[in-house]
Amino acid sequence: MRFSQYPISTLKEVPGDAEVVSHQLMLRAGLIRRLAAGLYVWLPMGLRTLKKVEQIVREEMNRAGALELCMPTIQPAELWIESGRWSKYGPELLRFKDRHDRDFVYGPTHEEVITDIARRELRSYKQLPVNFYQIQSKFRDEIRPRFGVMRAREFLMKDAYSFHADAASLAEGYRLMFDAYTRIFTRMGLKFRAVQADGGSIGGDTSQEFHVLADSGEDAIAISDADDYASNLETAATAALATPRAAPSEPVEKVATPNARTIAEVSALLAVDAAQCIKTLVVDGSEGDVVALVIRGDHDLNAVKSQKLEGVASPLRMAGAERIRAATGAEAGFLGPLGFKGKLYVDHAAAHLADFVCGANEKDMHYRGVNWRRDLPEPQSVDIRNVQPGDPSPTGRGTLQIARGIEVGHIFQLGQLYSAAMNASVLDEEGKALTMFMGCYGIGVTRIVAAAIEQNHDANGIIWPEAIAPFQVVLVPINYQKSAQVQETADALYRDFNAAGIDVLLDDRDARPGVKFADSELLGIPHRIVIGERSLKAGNLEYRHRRETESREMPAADPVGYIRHKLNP
RNA sequence: CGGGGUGUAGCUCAGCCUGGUAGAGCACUACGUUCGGGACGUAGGAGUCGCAGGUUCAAAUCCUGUCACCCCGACCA
Repeated sequence: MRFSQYPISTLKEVPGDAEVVSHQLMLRAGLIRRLAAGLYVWLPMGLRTLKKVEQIVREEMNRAGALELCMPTIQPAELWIESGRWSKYGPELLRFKDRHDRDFVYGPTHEEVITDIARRELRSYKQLPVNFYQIQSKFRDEIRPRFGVMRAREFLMKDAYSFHADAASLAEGYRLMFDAYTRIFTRMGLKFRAVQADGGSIGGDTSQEFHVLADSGEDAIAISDADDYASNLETAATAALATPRAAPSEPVEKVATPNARTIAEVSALLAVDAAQCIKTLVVDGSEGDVVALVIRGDHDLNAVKSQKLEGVASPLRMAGAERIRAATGAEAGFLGPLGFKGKLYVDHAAAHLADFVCGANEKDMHYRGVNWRRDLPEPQSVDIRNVQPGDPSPTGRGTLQIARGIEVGHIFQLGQLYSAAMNASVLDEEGKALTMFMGCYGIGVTRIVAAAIEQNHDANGIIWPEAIAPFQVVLVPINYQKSAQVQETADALYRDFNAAGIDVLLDDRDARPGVKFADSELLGIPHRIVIGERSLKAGNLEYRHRRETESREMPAADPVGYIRHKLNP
């Protein structure tokens, strides 16, 4: 492409609504423009990268034996009613009626449609296993879309669905997808990690997320420093402590703690460590009652784990002040397990404490020197807290560190969740109906573009990984309009690169060199060749990789060969 | 949905408190000078001041309503 024919200009200033660096750079470089909250136009420069990402995904899915198809973005409500998700899926599901007053949804995912196709087209176990995928727009009416295309409402997703005759085949299909995903993100040049995950609203048992590692990531990931254990913080398990609990050494004592409500205030007032205090969180129960969740003062409650507990409302909700008062007679800040009448869950670490401090269920009062078994029934402890850096790995090897990541892929073994609900079966060897096993596998194609920028940028702009750069090479002629020699050389190079099948951008604009340099860096094109009379006189061109800070001379003899060698070292 | 904030030129923002001819920088157009790291000068085009109502002789400015957007939280792949 000739830059002079590309009408979209770059921005020096950062648009005010862009918070994260990928969003800022995508706007400044002219990759995207916002149409409405969570809705983005992909401009030609951005679309080039998006298409490259899409193509890598497509190639690796095909290599893994998956079959591409295309389903409508609009889906009839009947399928969602049949699967049960019409009522389960919240307002995130965009619903609307057509002119005949029939209900439809804009698909946030396609399990229902693909299951419908599968039950109609697949009749025999001999047709299994099979994996269908598509790369297509999804719509999820996010409460708060943000960070540009990172969390948009309409976005491009690769979604694949596999069908199997048994659980073993599903596990094998899942493994194939795991390998394909690993190849996809490796080819894209991204630093990533596969982590254990929660099934969320899609459901299913076994599930892993692929995260691009970036400090700005929305998700926290617990990673073991000794083996390959990695998990989303939502599901990262804490190990029960092996050492025996210390014996009680203090008597229970009720102490006045006026206005000390937080752990920080209480521990400061009583001069005890936060880790020696207990935090009692009262949440809504599933029966209209309340449940107390007890964790150590220096720990954080994990909502995903907690809401799976028997008797706890899901999604997790903190109980209101009135219900707390009705259940405990006190207010938040002074709650404790001692004297609490309702259902009680105690985290492993809290259950391991001796002589601890807790609220007295009475305003401005706490207990100290409290001990399980002696003052309270021995609790059956559960895992309801977030992992913290330094915690032992649940595998028993190494300790956990917390990293941040951007979720770009998620694979699930669904089992028979949808196929049973929608009666998707084939005939087995004995001619009996066999409910198929399903897996589903998603990749956020648009999100990958933003994630790649989050991970690869500097003060001057984007630094595209080779495989997904909009152009591989940018030619920057100095005085293109004035110097015949420069123009001839640049035009010849442009022809040669195009003929060689290398994506090349010729910056033939009548602009000052500084403008062209700045734009080439903002756009993040990996390889830059500067053509100027100064070095041409010596028979040279100038080469600089986007990651380098200094240019170097390159011989003018075979520039295509020179670059090709860099592309495929 | 709770809390906070912002809507003035394509972009970034000033002006609002204290009502009286709508501004700057960037971008854009023309001409000239410049030309290896986001040039300079001169001239110019571009805004129903988010929208509606009210107060007033007079509203970007004060009041009411409304819409949109952003941030934090909860929620979510």
